[in-house]
Amino acid sequence: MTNEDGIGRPAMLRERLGSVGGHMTRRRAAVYRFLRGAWPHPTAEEIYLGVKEELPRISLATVYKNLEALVNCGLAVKVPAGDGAARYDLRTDHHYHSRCLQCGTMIDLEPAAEEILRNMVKAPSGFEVSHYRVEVLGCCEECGKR
Amino acid sequence: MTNEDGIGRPAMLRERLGSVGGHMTRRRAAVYRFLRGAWPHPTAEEIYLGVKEELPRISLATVYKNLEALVNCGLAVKVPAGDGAARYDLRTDHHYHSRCLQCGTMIDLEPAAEEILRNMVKAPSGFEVSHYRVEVLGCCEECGKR
DNA sequence: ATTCTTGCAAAAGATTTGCAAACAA
DNA sequence: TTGTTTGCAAATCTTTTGCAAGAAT
Repeated sequence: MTNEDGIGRPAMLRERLGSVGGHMTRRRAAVYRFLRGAWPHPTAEEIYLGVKEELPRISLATVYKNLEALVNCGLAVKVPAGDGAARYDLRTDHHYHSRCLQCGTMIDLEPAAEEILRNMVKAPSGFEVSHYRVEVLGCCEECGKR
Repeated sequence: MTNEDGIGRPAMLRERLGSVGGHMTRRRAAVYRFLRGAWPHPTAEEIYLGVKEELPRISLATVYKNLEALVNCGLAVKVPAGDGAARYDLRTDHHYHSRCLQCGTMIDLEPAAEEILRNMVKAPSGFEVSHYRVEVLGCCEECGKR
């Protein structure tokens, strides 16, 4: 699906940036490329270290600014981790994550039916629901072996 | 329920502390009392300001340490807010929250059936689920009026 | 030309920590 | 007396920001 609508195409970055008055730069492309090539849900720090191998002079602040740009033009999503560093996800469709309380690794889950949630979890009256956030906390397979 | 099992009793603090080798102090009692008397889900900063009216020389670090002690002996729960300050909750039974994206206010929700969640949201194989976290994000009634 | 982006250093906000003195058990 | 708690300041960690110089449109 990611490829059908063209979101996976490198050119997509340029298009999306253009539509919000953003410029296309070397670092921006590298951040996006890293995100596409790396493991899922890296932190800003991890992205910084990864991109740095290609562009040793890039700064962490620039990575943050570029991640914000990607989020703003709808190419990525920021996933706050509760405690510790947020993670960035190229999957922008609505879905949930499991998170290992030991190592922080996040794994995508298939989206649950919002319908069911809406019936199951009653929002207070007068509260306008924007979206639900579901997280499965626990211990991942790797950490479980210890 | 909170009163039936005695968790609401002031003496509970002393008992619980004793069971984990903790001491009973003036500040600790004040933090606990504030938590019981204040609005639900205050932040550490809010608790600090509140307790300060009674004990003007208390420090923010002490409030943090005492909140940690309360959490450790099972009298309170820390609710990370994703971004911004965590909030503290005397309700230690399993339940969910709604959170206003404007003002950060949290409201208790009745607990949803974990059963349903467990079926709805499939954890990755090898992942040992500790618990689910469900948050309803949106706009609260007050903020909606603006 | 204009507007956006970069790197750097500094600032920010939330929370933790080291330590000597004060306190509870 | 022994172990815990306190206040203070300093440190941590993650993220943001101000700014002058450099790049993209």
